[in-house]
This record gives sequence, C-alpha cells and structure tokens, in this order.
Amino acid sequence: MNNGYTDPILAWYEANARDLPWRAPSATPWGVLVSEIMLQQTPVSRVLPVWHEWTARWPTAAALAAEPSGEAVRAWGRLGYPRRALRLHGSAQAIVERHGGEVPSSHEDLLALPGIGSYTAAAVASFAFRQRHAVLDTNVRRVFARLLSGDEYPPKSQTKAEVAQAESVLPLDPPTAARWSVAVMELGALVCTARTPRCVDCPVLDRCTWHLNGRPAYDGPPRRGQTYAGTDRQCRGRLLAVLRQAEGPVEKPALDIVWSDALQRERALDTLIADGLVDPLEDGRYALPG
DNA sequence: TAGTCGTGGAC
DNA sequence: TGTCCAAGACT
Repeated sequence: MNNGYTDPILAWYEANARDLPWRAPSATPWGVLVSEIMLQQTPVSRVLPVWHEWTARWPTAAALAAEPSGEAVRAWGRLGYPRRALRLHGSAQAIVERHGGEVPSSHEDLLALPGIGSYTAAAVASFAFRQRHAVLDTNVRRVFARLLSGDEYPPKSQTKAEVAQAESVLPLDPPTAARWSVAVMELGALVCTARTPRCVDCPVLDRCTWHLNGRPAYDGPPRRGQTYAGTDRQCRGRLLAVLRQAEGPVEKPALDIVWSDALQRERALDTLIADGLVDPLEDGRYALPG
C-alpha cells in the first residue's frame, strides 16, 4: 500500500488543499457532476461564480431537466465549449428518466451520460461516492510523467501504460484512493504545473524521477498550439454571444454584424444549428433552443 | 486518431 | 505581444 509517495502527498493535500465548494461535505453528487463538466478545459477561477449560480438555481438534476436547454446555454455564460451546457442538460434529463433523479454512482452508468467520458465518470464516482478509480486528468498525467517516468510531459494521448501506472499506485482502500486522486490532481494544479513547476514546494521532490534526472527538457514532438483569431470557433462564439445576451429571438442582421466574412459566418451558424445550440425559427429569426 | 470545439489569464 | 495553457469529450 505505501509506495513512498502516498503518505507525503496525502499529508501535503491535507495542509494545502484549496477550499473549493464542490469539495465541501455539503456538496451533493449533482453539484460534483456539475463542477466536473464545467472544469473540463476551464480554470477553477472562472468556474466558481457560474457553479454557484447553477447550483443555487438548479439544486437537483430534476430542476435543470425541467427547463429548456436554451436556459442552460444562456446560464453557461462565457465558460466556453457551450456544447457542455447542452450535454449537462441532457445528462439531467437522463438522470431523471433512467435513475429516478439521483446521480448514478456506478462508473458504467455515469459513462453512459452525455458529455461524460472516462475521466469525468471516474472523477464523479471517486469524489462524490468515494469509490476506487484511477482518475487520469491532465494534472495527474503530468505528475506521474514526472514522478514515475522522468518525462516533463505525458504523451499527447492517454496510453494503456499510463492507466496501468496510475492503478499501480492507487491505494487499495476506496476512500483513501479517492483522497489520493484529488490530492495528486491538486499537486499538479498548484505545484507540479505545466509551465513553471514549483519544485521547492513539492512533498515528493526527493522521489521525483524527472528531478533526479536533472529535469531534462521535453524532447517529443511539438505540442500543437491552438490559433484562435479568425477561426470558426471564434465566429461561433461571437454568434452565440449575441443570442445569450438577447432576451428573445433575434433578427438575422443582429448576427451578421458580429462577423464580416459571410461565407464563414453562414458555415458557423449552420454548425451551431446542427449542434442544437441555435434554433432557426420559422419566421426567419434565431433563438436559443427550447 | 487526429481535428474540432471557447474563453481568458499568465508570463 | 504572442504563445501557452486550463479537472476532456466526441467523431
């Protein structure tokens, strides 16, 4: 059980964990699920205010499921990747229809919900239900790459070896495994960061393979940087922002003015409609989905 | 499987 | 100032 990493990281977590509301004893499985979806590719600081709004307005899955999906998209605000709002609304409906309104506790049932992949299913089962699962997010993968493999960064896509590695150091006792998982995530978020790790604050520095090897620089293929200006994604964001801010349906010119390239604009609008994020009304106006 | 999908803060 | 990055999922 004790591999030399477990105790120092758990002790570090007890002393240094952030006081986040979805970690409070009063947090419900639904609150945990909402937080996990919002936190996908999105920093904690931006999630906090939206999470408070959501859980106050929709304290249960049933409360959200009773609303039009467009309300979820509107309340998503500027968190980004708004399809997550649609999928969270879909998850709420599925939880009501298939699970009597209670967030399911099994990894399999969680995985079957829209917008929930292997990471989020493991995270909810672990953090909300104190089960034992290997929780592999970007933080955990980076910590293990450095600590165990001696690499500055993990592979671009998750490998079976990484899963086996994570399971090999996962404490056997389920509640301890759950604390361990969140502790490693927190270590990656606060100390073992991507850009400039704060190794002086690391509780397992003397056991870190990467550090012991002299912190060799990453030598793999270049990790692609994402350009954004001028992309369809930016265009979609502009169009959807118009609809979020409007009180009701909008006329086409209100959308046209936020993006000059007509061809790209029409293409982006089509994809928003195809995604179910925008509803083209029969009178020619556009609205958030009902 | 590699591309797509938002947004904004940090350095 | 531009690049990098943030608790991924889906196709």
